[in-house]
Amino acid sequence: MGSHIAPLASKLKHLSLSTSHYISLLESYTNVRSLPLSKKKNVRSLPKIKQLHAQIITTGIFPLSSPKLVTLFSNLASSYALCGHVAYARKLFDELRQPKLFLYNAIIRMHSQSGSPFEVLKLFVDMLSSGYLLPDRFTYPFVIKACGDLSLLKSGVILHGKVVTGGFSSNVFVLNSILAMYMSCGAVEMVKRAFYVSGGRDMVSWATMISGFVKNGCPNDALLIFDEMIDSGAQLNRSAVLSVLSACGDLKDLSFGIKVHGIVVEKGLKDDICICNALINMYARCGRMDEAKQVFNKIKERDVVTWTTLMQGYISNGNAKYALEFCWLMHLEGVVPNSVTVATLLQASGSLQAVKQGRCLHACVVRQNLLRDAIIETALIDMYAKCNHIRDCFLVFTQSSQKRVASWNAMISAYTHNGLASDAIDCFKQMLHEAVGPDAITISGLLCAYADLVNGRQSFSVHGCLIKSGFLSDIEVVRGLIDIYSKCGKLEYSQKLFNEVSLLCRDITLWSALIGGYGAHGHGETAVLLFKRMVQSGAKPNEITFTCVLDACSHAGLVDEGLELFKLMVTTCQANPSMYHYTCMVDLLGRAGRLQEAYELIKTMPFTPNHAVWGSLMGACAVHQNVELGEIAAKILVNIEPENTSNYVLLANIYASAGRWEDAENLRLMIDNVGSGKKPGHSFIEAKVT
DNA sequence: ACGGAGCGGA
Repeated sequence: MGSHIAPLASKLKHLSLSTSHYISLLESYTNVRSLPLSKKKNVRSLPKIKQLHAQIITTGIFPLSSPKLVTLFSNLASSYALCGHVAYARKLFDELRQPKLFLYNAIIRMHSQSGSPFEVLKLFVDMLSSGYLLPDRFTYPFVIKACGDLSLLKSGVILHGKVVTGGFSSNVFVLNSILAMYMSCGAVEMVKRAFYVSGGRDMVSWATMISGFVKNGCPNDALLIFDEMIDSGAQLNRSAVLSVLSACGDLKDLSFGIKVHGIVVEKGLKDDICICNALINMYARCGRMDEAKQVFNKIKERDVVTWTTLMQGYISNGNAKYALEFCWLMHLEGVVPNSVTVATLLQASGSLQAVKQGRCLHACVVRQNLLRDAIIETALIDMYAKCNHIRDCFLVFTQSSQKRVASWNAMISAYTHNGLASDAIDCFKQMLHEAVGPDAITISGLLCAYADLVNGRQSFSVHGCLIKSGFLSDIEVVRGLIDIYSKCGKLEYSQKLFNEVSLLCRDITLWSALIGGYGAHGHGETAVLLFKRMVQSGAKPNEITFTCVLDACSHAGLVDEGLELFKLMVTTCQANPSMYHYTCMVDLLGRAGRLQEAYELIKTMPFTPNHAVWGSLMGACAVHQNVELGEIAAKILVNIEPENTSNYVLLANIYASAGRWEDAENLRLMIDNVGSGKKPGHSFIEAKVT
């Protein structure tokens, strides 16, 4: 027996009580109720059980001769199991020849709670093959959960069948474990069937469904079933609310979020700090920092999560400066930052390129000895990378005691971010050399580096490695590879990879990578065709997709297609065209010589056009010799960027090509006044000669 | 005698 028992046992021996006394004492314990166990496995009960165990040993009444003693040891084992004392429970259990069902269940539950799903399944198989026991409604939930933990969908389905034939499917505990198992295996369709077939559901069933949908990337289903839950009059459940709010954030569905907020207030859950934090997060992800701040202000006792969530919200909404200011307010309120907070602040420093601030935080990290924390280390590397201090990235990386996958990943993307693609690749090779196994994030980081290199031959060898390693099952990795092939112009390979991805997984970014590839290599028609097919398939194009396809139209001179798509973007898709989209359109119209249309489009822009938009128009004016619009564009451009001499040159070209030599000559003088003027003079002369 | 599910911030 263990070290706890030995001294205790020797003490007891000195008490010199008779064996018969012990036996009578122990017999009273063959009724499990009289065992000193506590249901809430608190520490108090464990010493008592150990003490009793020691007493039993000192009596020397081995081996297990009488049925009463068998019961006694079974009770003892289940008490250990209930306290979560795996070693003793298992030892006693293994010594018993034919454990009763209740002991099996207790041991299975213990392994389930201690996170050993494999052990659970092994015991279940033992139990079945022993032939004298049949699992009951208490056995199934743990075994089914184990299948979920191990993603053993096939076994899960078999167990589901056994549950049905055994007549346990009406038990809500068993049902809920089946729902959770299917969710863990990602079998969304099967879980829907199981849920709608079942009769007796409870709050847990609803919550399991909602959170499962969110985890499986089906936030839409989560919202639908939340509505259903409300309609069915089921009692509102805290975790259902938390999950549905995260679904609203995923979808940026503000109106649903507001509805849930209303329900929260109505049901009196608005003082729950967790729900408030989730509300702040939801509003922040929907881009509504004002509303997020309102929820924040109403909270009486804000915790560290509240503050961190708010900071995170400001960062993701492009206001990283606020995040840093809130740090001081948090400090004043006496809330102590944790490592997540510090990582968030580092992120803010990085996006502001505030390397001084970042160094201060780095110093705090060192003082508080937080460097061992994985998220802190990667956040530091990330921060220095964004500030273009690659040397500091490397220092943090080398000084960290344990080089984890995440650290390597951060280092690889740090190199790529700083335009050092081949260093990123060397870093990856070093990682393999040090026997650190890459994960999907490593690979997609690596693929970004290869995409920068634009090297066709290397792409093939990378592709080969990925096939061998099995990483191609990860959608991110496939996306990276499609991106590489698209950039290299090996479009048939992009297409082939794309075709192999199942319809369900073809998300918008995947389409964008493919469409962008065709567009960039002069296959405008194909890009537009693919875009249409994408819309038909039900994928919702975003700003990036439109950028790709408009770019493609612009390169291939597909004016009408471009206009049509632009209209689609504003009307059907309700996307807000960005500066770049307008630049594309002006470029497109301009190239085709439809200068007046381009000018009209600029006038309708909802924000002030920048140099790129006007520059695009002016370039087109030069090509098509339109002096009138060229002058308009030039005037504005000169205001926006007076020091850029190429604008004057371009205008001079326009004048010269229209035969207005005097104006051209005047401009030449102006260019000389502006400054450097080496190139401008040259092209001016060129324009005049021809 | 014994039991299920879910839970905010990186």
